[in-house]
Amino acid sequence: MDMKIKAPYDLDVSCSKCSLLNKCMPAGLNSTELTRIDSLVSQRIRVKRGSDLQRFNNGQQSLNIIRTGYFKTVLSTNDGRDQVLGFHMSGDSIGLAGELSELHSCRVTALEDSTVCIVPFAHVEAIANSVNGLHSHIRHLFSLEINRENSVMLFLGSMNSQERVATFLLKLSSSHEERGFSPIDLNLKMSRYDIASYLGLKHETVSRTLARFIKSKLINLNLRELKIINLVALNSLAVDKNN
Amino acid sequence: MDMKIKAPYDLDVSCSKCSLLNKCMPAGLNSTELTRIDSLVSQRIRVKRGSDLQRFNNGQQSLNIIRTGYFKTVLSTNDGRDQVLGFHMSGDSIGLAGELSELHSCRVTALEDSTVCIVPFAHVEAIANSVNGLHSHIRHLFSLEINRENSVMLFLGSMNSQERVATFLLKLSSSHEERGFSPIDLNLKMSRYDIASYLGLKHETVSRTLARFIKSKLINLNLRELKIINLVALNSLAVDKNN
DNA sequence: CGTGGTTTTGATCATAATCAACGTCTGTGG
DNA sequence: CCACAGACGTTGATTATGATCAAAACCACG
Repeated sequence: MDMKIKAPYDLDVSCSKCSLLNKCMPAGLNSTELTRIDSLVSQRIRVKRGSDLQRFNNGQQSLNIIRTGYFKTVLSTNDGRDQVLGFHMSGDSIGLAGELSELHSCRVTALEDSTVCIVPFAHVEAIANSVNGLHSHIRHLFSLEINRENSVMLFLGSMNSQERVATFLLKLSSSHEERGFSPIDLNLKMSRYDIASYLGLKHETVSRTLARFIKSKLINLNLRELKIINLVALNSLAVDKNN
Repeated sequence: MDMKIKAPYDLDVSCSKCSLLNKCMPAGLNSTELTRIDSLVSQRIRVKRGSDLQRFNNGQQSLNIIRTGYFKTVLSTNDGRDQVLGFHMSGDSIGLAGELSELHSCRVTALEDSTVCIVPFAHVEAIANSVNGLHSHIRHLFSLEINRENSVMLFLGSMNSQERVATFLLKLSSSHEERGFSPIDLNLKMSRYDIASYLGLKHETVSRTLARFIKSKLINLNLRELKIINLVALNSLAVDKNN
């Protein structure tokens, strides 16, 4: 493998020095707690674009946190139907429903070359009593995921195509902004098919809706380079700004 | 209040003697662990039909487990739109996304007179080290919820009305069966409007789809009394039997 | 009783799906 | 480095599905 040659990111980073620390771990840790935190990650792995994150590392349940890159989670049915459940980027936890996922075959696929930190829950429990708020932070991560899915159900259940696409773009914009990227210039990592599946639409409909947005001068779009021109108008198309 | 007069169910039950024990708590507890378990529930409360479960008991985060009764969870948007996220019955945990729900205003409404056990997470953490598998059980509860929502996204995102209603009935049937009720004779606790919102349809469409099922001799229906006549055929309409 | 919410059914309409064709990228292998 | 195959993306024409509008019957509860 080309692990040493091409390595675009250093995998030998400790949590206490990681820029994502405040997103992964509880806030306000003291120095003693910080050193304990460094024992949480059992390994950091690379996932190439197009390949799936392999969970169930030697049978132990673990939290997977994206260090760099971009993923989609996909639920596949017996009869070959796929449903994209979400898109995830740096700092996001993925596979929280992993325990049962062998039945449901929920895949986690990298949309670009990525790196992931593996935190076995056994490690969490080992230090939880000496790190203030660690347990409640883990619960918070689960909570975030459930809330995220709730808002997906909202647009799947009750929005028209225009509202869905507008909502999607706005969410993308704010998650980019949260990570210090431009909320205006978005580089879409996912295909129109992925977006369509996520939004419960067909890819032609996504394409047409984006075309309408271009015509109305809400966005500019060149393949996967998207620029939001009129954020206010886009916001007024999306139904609920808090979800 | 009529707490003492009408009380249909005894609220003074300890977990160790509760019939839902195996659903709420990890399996295979020894007698020492069982006695510890009894300290978990801080209170058991009644919720009248039509009223909402009040969470955030004096600010502490807690797990809410349905002892008896029936609930729906509903996400309300700023602009007055409602989305039913799920239906829940005895043994189910609700409000796992509670931490953030003040923002998202996710209501938990009783569809019949119900009772709920409140388990503060602080109590869980206090005894977790002396009860084998308690932490991983709590994670399992969150996992179950995420998996449940995943399968909702599946039908919201990729099924037609017939598949949605068939899937809904089958899920209802199996959750009744799990609890020792007839999987054939179902007493619907929710309105057509609730079902429609849950399935991402309009209530007229639900009504019509059920009418089609009656005509095809898949079910019998009288208001909210539903009898499944042809489970096999219903199964073949539902897309994915495992989700 | 009677009022308001629920459920059903009918007629019509609108939206997004489907079918189809074509253009365009991208990554691979020669 | 180019050619090519296959995936991706766009646009048009038509259709189908479920939404919408409307009305009536029914039940439930005060």
